[in-house]
Amino acid sequence: MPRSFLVKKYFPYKKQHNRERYPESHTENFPLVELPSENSSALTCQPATLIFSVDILPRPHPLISPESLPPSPMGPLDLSSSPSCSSGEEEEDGGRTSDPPSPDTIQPIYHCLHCTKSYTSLSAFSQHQMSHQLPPCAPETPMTTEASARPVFHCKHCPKEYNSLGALKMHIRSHTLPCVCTTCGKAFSRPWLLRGHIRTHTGERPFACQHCSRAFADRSNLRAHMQTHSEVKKYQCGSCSRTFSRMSLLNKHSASGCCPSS
DNA sequence: CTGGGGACGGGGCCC
DNA sequence: GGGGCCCCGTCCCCA
Repeated sequence: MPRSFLVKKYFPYKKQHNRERYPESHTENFPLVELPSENSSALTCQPATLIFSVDILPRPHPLISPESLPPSPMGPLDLSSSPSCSSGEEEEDGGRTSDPPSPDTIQPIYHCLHCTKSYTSLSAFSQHQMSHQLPPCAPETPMTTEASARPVFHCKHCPKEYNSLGALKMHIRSHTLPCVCTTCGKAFSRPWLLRGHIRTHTGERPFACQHCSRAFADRSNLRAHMQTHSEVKKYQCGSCSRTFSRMSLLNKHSASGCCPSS
């Protein structure tokens, strides 16, 4: 089951070929947008019960009592402060990263799921929740109700949701692109992506084919190449049993009408 | 049109 | 929890 392409639906800009994005600031080519203008935080808590103007918060399950969710558990997540992959001189990244709101703009608003009341004070909200007789339930000790009681972390830049903060933070890097190539300025979400990219500048090809003299800068490309040495390719047409080295080739094959029945 | 290469992205897993 | 790596995948280009 593909694991990544689903995401692409949320990133139409990715259709843009990278070479077309190289020339200048990747950031201008990275439409992080459709963000509510009044809130530049990277994340929002889509709240059935709570609304926080902070970067990261778990979206609470309706059954999770808000007192388990501090208004600002870690403060705004400053992703720009995550280990910078750029080697210097990119200190001021021109707002490439999602600028977290200044702390003084953070004001939690507690909305009760069970009625229309809202509170700016956690204690007042907690007090109010008691009136609804909600049992306490911390995110790490989710209630065992049918609906998953796991906290959901919601990315503000896109519709993606994660059940762990780490996964979300990793995902957010794909929006903030903290790893910058000092040669061409292209930005990447992860250091190893940057390293792979740097090989395109250096010409380093550490992944050699055992069957021929070819070498590749990218392991995935080597793997795809290895398919060309195989008599029977990895991807097989369900109708004509023809095999292909790449899924994309099989898809083309299917789209070309080889398999009218399918 | 097809096959292959280049570049890159994302989630999951492991340390 | 964070970083590195792996695997799987896409997109584009070109021969």
